[in-house]
Amino acid sequence: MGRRPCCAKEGLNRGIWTAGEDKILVDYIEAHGEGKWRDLPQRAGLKRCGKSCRLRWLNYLRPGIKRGNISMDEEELIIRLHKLLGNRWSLIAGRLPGRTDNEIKNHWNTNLSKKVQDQTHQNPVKRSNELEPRSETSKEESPSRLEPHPVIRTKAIRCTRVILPPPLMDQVASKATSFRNSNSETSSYTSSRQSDLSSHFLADFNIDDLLMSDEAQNLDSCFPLEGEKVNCYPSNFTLPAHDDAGCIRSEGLDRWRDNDEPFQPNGSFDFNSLASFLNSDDGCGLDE
DNA sequence: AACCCGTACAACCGCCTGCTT
DNA sequence: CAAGCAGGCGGTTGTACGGGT
Repeated sequence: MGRRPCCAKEGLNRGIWTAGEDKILVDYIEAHGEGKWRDLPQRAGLKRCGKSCRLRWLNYLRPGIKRGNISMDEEELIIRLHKLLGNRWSLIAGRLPGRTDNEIKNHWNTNLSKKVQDQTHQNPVKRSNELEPRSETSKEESPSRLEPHPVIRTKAIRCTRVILPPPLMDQVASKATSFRNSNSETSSYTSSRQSDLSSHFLADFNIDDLLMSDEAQNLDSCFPLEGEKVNCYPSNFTLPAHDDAGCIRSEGLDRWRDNDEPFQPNGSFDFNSLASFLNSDDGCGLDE
């Protein structure tokens, strides 16, 4: 018995998604929620494979997605997580708020694998805080280092296929913005502070020690995946309401959001809190 | 201006896993 | 318990773009 194809391939659109398709997908998921990907295209009126819809949503349209400009801190984290986890892109992505496995995988394949190879050849035993500063002429210089406020460059800027008239484009943009805001009220807060916080985080906390030591087993508890049960928090660290499996309930998230509380999952993680926590005595024994 | 080539990244494909029936 | 299904994952491909010649 052969595998049932995920969808009939005939008559389906392929390739780059148009803004109109994005809008249809966002509207549908906003109204009906995620899931039932196989049936979604038909119900939503999209001429796309269900898998394609899922990928588009998860990697690009989902609220809280950060696009482009992977910072040096994030790169270092990816490199170390890759050293630890291998090509487990989804696991690595789970530890980088707002990043997707596809983006990390692409970035690794195009940039980091070469960089790591170079570093290995140049200095096989170099530690993280001794990493070569990038050459000033390097084309891989992170824009976030050059500009006080990182400019997100996305593929969309290069998109030449947008066929929507301006009013509809505005509609799509505002829809996406409101959708993101409704799911992550703190996005404006984080966009300006994220790079600072992550820098402090990596400065305060030698992640190399974590990843290269036996304590790596603590990774899951100290770098919780979204929706994953967490068993170590700072003492001043309060979780929103969560269910028995440790998953945060939506009403709890709402309350958190409204109260502007420090923990902001999915793209708005408070690195300072975590850093100070990890330096504290409660910190999973990481600074031993 | 035209062509070539390398890079970046969006999207596709097939397999695997876990859940449901 | 087995079969079917949905969703997830990682590898790979396709394509747009920019720079060099």
